[in-house]
Amino acid sequence: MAKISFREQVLQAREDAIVDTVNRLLSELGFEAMTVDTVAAEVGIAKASLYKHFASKEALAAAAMVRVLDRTLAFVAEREALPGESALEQLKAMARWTMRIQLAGQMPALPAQNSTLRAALMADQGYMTRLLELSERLGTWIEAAQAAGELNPAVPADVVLYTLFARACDPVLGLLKAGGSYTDEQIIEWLLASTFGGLAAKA
Amino acid sequence: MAKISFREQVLQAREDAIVDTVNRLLSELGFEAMTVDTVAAEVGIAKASLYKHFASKEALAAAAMVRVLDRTLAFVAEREALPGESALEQLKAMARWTMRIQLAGQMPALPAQNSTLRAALMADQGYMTRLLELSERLGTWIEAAQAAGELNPAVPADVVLYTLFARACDPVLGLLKAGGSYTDEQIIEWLLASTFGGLAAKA
DNA sequence: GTCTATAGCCAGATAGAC
DNA sequence: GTCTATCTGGCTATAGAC
Repeated sequence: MAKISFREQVLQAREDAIVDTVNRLLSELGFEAMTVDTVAAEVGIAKASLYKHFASKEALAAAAMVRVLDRTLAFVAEREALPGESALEQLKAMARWTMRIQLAGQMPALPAQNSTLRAALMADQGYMTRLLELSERLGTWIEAAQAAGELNPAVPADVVLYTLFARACDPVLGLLKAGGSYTDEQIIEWLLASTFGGLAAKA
Repeated sequence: MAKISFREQVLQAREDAIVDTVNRLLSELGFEAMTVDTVAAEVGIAKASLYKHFASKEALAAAAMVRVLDRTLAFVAEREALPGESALEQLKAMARWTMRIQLAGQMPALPAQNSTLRAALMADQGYMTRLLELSERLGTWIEAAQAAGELNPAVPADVVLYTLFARACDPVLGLLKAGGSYTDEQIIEWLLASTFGGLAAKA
């Protein structure tokens, strides 16, 4: 019993290492430019061994996404437990957190349009349930913020939701970071200001 | 003389047809998923003939980008000639225009991260000069708007510039359009409202 | 310049020994 | 489950006839 459990633990650790590497490579290169050979090489195992753990390249990406979603859901649950936070503050905290993940090189960069990957993700139950779960949690915050008059009434709830998801993988972050003139925190605050405050002056 | 000119005209027309097709396919599929075979098939010529006009797949994408930039520069010049427009209105008109292009399926969707394509574009003089030209034109508007107090003082000029470029290929547009519940103009107005007015209420 | 046919390459996935 | 070696398919790009 203990022996089997130990073996499983080792396997789990190896899979964690694989997903770590996939996460980093997806962030650096994106899905297309990331090759399975590179993943195997960086993990330090043979490609065939990789395929014993994950059935396909798409499955690797899905595993990385699932882990990011799990971490995000954990963050949301943590914030929900906080007392006295306005819904708008929760949404801002969420946006700040995802931007930090991205600037840290831990946000998988998936292509907006890729039929095979999109199909695989849609068919992945683990990914889909987490994505829906997160959407519902955020939807609750958005509705609360709307009810409190904290959100721009000219912007519907689903536009707010999609915008938050889009900011999590906004290429503007990478551009500003590549410029090299600013710190990560500066970049995050500016994008927060533009996302929630808008580009235009308050009138 | 007349004969040669006519030939050149025919060639030009064919290249225009090629770039049209490339533009549409880039918009629908993105750079990676678009194959040169598909381009040739849709244009109705052999792949080898395509390579007589354009040296590589990257050159095809560059040509599509150059044409979009030319159209954008023409639009900017048109607006600059208008009297009595505030700089902020110019920037909004610009954003509205690029969003319309994208929703019309005429905005090439290039990957944010792709070494070979990025290198090819950077090396393409026609592309780079137009990109810089456009950046300068927009920079002038941005500075004027800042001087007039029309822009959010918490957002630096280059963040504004990058944000405008990013909105031109914002995946949120495609998501909302795919939802099917809204008209193109609704989508554009909401994204304009969120981009310039922000997600948060005006306080 | 246009075509058919093919070279050359790369990456995802698998076979089979250990 | 791990490895080495290989298969397979698809894609960019070109050769060579007309």
